[in-house]
Amino acid sequence: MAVKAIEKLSASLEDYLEAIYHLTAGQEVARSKDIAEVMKVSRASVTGALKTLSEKGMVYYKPYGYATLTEKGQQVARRVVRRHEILTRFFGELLGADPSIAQAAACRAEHTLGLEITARLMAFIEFVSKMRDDGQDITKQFQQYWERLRNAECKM
Amino acid sequence: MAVKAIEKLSASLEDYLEAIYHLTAGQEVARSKDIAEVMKVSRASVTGALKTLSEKGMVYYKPYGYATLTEKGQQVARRVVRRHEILTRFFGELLGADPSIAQAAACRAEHTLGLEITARLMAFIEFVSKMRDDGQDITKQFQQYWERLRNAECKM
DNA sequence: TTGAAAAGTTAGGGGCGGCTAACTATATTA
DNA sequence: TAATATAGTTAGCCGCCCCTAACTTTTCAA
Repeated sequence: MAVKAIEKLSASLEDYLEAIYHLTAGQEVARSKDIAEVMKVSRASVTGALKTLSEKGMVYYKPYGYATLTEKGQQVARRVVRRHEILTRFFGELLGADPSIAQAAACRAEHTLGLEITARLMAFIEFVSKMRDDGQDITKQFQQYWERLRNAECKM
Repeated sequence: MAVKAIEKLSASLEDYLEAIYHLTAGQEVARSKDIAEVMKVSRASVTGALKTLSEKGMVYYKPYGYATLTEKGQQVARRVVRRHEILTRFFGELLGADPSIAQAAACRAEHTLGLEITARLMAFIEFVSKMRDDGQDITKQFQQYWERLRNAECKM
């Protein structure tokens, strides 16, 4: 086929892209050391991942150099970051989970959501936010519902 | 510690438990062949997984015999199945995704959700359902919102 | 400018989870 | 009941992704 479907990356490689994306935001550059630190893996693992990502045309990278995303890499990274943000917002703002819990869950779930679900989730968040503007604060109502649930459980 | 935290299984092993759970529902028994078929893996892989699950005390299993869940295995399986169902309902009923898409997404996401998020998601579904009983059909409203969104996009 | 510290790489190994091919046990049926 | 088909196992392999230890390159400061 002429048009290649968007490169399929493993969850791990997506995480690397995400890390590089964040590190290179604001004119900085992604150094191996920092990627390792952010991702809590060894420097050796980073080297391996950069090699793979470079082969896949996702990052510009030469041994002993720093890493930057290619155009393709940026596209993929942006998608991953977007999914991550959507999930974090959903878990946090909407379901009312602790930021740290929401963040962690988003991290783990972000690689499993397809285009369709991501789009719908995004829309749902927007929808809820629109309803709040119209005086229907679902989030708040759910929060109250949740508290009542919790209290009911505690009394049992 | 005296109380062991609930056994941590890999996503793959959780899938096996889930498959066995469903196969053994309704008095049937889980045969290696069927597990392989349902999960779309080779029979050899099933043998390996059963061995591991048996070591972890999740299934009763002897070579050339069939597999059944232990008490512990059932507990874990039920938890997995519940998460799966919650996600399927959320993606399907609430977000309005196609059943097959909802199902597939749930399959992939189900291993990444912690207790906290699962509980909240469950509650949220109940909450929305309660609101419908009270005449506030969020699902429907969101469906309309989604349709408008889609139409708007098509016109661009 | 040179030598120590920091950063990066390579080599080698391990766990997990899939696979195929070949073998063994069980079931079926002629 | 014997032969064959079916089910299950074993052995060995591969890919992915992590690790540590030892080595090389780069950087920085005395």
